[in-house]
Amino acid sequence: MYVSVLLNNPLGQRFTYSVPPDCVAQVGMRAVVPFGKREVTAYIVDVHETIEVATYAIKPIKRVIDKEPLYGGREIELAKWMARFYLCSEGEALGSMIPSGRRDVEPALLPMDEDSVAIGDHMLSDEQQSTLDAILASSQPMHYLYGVTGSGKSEVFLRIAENVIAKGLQVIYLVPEITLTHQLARQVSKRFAGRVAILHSGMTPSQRLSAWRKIKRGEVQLAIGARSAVFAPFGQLGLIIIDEEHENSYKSGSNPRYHARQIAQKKALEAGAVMIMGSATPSLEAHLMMEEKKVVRHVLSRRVAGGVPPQVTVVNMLAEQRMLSKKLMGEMKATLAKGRQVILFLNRRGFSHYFHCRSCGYDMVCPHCSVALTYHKDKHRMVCHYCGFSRNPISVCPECSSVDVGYGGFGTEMVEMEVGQFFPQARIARLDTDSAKDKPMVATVLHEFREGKIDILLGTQMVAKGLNFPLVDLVGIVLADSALNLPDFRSQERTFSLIVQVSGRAGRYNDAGKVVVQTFHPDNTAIRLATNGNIEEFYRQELAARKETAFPPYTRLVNFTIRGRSKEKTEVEIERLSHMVESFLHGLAESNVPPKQIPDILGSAPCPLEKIAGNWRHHLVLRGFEPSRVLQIATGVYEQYKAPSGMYLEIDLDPLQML
DNA sequence: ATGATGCACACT
DNA sequence: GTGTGCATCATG
Repeated sequence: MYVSVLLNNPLGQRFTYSVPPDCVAQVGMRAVVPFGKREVTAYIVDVHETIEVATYAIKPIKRVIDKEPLYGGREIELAKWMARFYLCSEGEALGSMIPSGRRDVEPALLPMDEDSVAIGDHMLSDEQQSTLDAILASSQPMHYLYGVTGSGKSEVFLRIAENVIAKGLQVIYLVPEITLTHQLARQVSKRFAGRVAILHSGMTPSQRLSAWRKIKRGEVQLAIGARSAVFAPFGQLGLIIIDEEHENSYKSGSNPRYHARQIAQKKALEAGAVMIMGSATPSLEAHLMMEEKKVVRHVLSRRVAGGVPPQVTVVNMLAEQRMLSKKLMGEMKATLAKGRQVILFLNRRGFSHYFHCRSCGYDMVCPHCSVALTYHKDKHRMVCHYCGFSRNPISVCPECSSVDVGYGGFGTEMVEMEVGQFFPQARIARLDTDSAKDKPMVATVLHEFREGKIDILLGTQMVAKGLNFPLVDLVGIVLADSALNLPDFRSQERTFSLIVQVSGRAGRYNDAGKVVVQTFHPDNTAIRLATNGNIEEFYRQELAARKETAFPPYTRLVNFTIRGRSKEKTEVEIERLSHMVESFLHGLAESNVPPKQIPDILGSAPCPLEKIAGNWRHHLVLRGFEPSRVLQIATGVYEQYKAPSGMYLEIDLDPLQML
């Protein structure tokens, strides 16, 4: 008996092993195999009685890990497709789908909050009902619930899920990668008691494995989880839901840099399943698909709980002395006086975010990264947010010994201090990745905030998404500009969706919701349209701009990054890569491909973050109107380019970030 | 990816 | 003579 296996390494090759007589090996099981001098996990993808005459020695499997198959032909085929589409090996693709756990471990039961708002049995609004009817009656495979925060998208998702499950089919429910996914997961588990598997990033590999097995065995009908839950190996898939479709966490940040939306589309098509996405701020990609009628749009325009949209005020910070404007302070005071709660949002951790010498212009940057160090007051250290390097703060310039130096910019820690000074009697909590390392602490803070034991919640991204707190009347965006200055064609889109999403946290259950947006760019279009609630106009303008400048979703990009210890060699390699791409492009031109179809090199330059954790980085961005041509070039590079030792090429198809 | 091998060069 | 960086090769 012999098996062909895939290994989670970049070799695009299958390997053959023999199976000892007492050993049961089937397709879909993992095995431990000797590979060179090491033992590695192998994915069995084929079993056969005989082999061709081998030119190499065949080693036996050490042992089989699983008693029953974890994956099947469908997953192997998907891995094949991913390998071609995302430019990786089939083994790497399969490796990204399957949990790495070894033993079955039951996931800890989610603590059941009694106070969580049940999405149970209330009546559907007219809007929800007609949307539900329309989707159930439709023969179209792709739908979008395009609706304001609080318009009851989840309830519609769940009704459709119930319907699909009643037909004997299965459901994948994708949610963004955030700590707060629990809230929804808990509600879904309650509603579909005993029929749900949760695949959450907070679970251990063994817990994920046991959830995965339940799915594979057909013991559950619904899988809910973040990005990788899209791979849930159901046999009779009927529906894939993508909640908050615009979220960047649906795109993998490492090796197979897949997008869950693309995988979902592929899987739904293959299974004949329906796909439903939802957001108040769709990605421009999704918005265009709606315009082109590839996706059916269902608008939910009203809040289920009634009430009006929050009242939004924009404050021009140029005219302000402090980091909290007079307007925001006044609203905070009024809100607290009513016994209601405040959320303050700032997308920047730490106390201050740079150290600058006014005599010689010295800036304190990380020795391993091209990033300024951030001062953290509670640790009393200067910290690099990219590699974690830290050092003691200083008060004298290390270059010219001048004492005319200063710390500039502000982060959540400084806002916390300032708020504490102005509202000494208020109970304040801060939530960011610094405080989030302590998971029980986060749960406690969120619980206490919900109970009204905290008055002001201050935080980064973490407080922006998916949270529903009934007592919150005021949301303050301390600085809306954080994304605007980044060299990225998506900066407007990010700024826009952030403001709309964060604003949605205010007054979800009453009419008193207020939002204060602080900015140095009150005239910026994204900020203006987000604060006016002029959602459609933003999409109209931004899509026109993308078309005009030939950026996605009208074109497709590939980002090639070369990384290595030596600055000079990285430059040499990007040059070599550049020549290779150019010769491919010439090849297309010579074989009479129409010029419109030939991709172009957008630029080959140091990455905006030129050095991270000691690695120098250069990138080349390829762009084209014809997706197949862009993929053709990328495939050519993937197959032909060989990086010298110690240097690495990363290929990112449809990149979301190019830093 | 990762580890082994062989070769050029530098330095006790 | 031994060590260090690197290019090259093999992995079943």
